[in-house]
Amino acid sequence: MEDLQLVTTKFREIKNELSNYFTQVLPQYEVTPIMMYTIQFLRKNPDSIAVDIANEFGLTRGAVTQLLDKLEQDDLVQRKPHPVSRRSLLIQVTDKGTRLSDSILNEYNNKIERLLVNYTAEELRSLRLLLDKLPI
Amino acid sequence: MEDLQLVTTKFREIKNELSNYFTQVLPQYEVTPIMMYTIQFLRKNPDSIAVDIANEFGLTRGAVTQLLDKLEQDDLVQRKPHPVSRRSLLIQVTDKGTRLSDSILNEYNNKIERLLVNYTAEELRSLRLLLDKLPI
DNA sequence: CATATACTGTTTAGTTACTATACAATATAA
DNA sequence: TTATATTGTATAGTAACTAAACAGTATATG
Repeated sequence: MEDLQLVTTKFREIKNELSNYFTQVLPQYEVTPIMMYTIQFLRKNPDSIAVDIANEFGLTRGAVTQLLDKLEQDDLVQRKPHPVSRRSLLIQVTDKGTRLSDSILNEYNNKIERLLVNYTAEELRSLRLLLDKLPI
Repeated sequence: MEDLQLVTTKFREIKNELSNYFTQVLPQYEVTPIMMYTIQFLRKNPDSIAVDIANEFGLTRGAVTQLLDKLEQDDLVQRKPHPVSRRSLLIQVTDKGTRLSDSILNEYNNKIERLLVNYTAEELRSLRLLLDKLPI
């Protein structure tokens, strides 16, 4: 089989393996994928309002209201009045939310790193340089 | 940052990109992720019974009953009497199910291959050889 | 062999995470 | 000023799941 197809297949296998890791890690922290993605999005985009979350994940505003209810109940985010618009809410990640997403990302990364234990430093460098060419 | 961390991050990015592709492709074919995974599993494991699907995906037997109801209603799989055990059901993928999962995999692969269009033949070969060292 | 135990699949009631819709409050455009 | 759009919420309904109970069948054990 040609290399293009083999790399494509290997990418699918990486995706599947990492999806499994992700779904293994999250329940230990009593958090759902969408909750984790939301916290990550809010950390990257700190001035977001609820409708930004809806747009990012293709959810209705109603679904986001309920998602934020759950996140706020678990003290992972807080709704704050928006400094400019009184109809918007500024959504902020709490310290607990920050610590939680750090822990999860850390454990997730550790799992991924176990895939790479048998690579030499030189192989890792080559792999890094090649993967840097990806348009993502 | 060291190469190990950079490769780990890139693997996460690949997983996220491919997860997005996957969730983009499926709705066009009116099929859910678990339906697609089940068909793929049954094609790899042709003599499976319902409880095998439950074990593979961590579902209850009741959930599998309903999943198979849906798959059978869409003519993607068929429940057949088991040749040996009268309490089991042999689950077979139909021709329609086979064609559907081929189409989806094909479109999914095409999306992944677009990530690789800028690689030279030589780079693809190097990447393939490096990825072959992964324990997956 | 007989019967207790385990396995397989289904049904049903309840849960969770979503949508669609309607609504209220606020902001923007005409 | 007033019509229109935006933002968030509430509510009813849906899809995909679990837990539990059940029926039928297979297996283990005395």
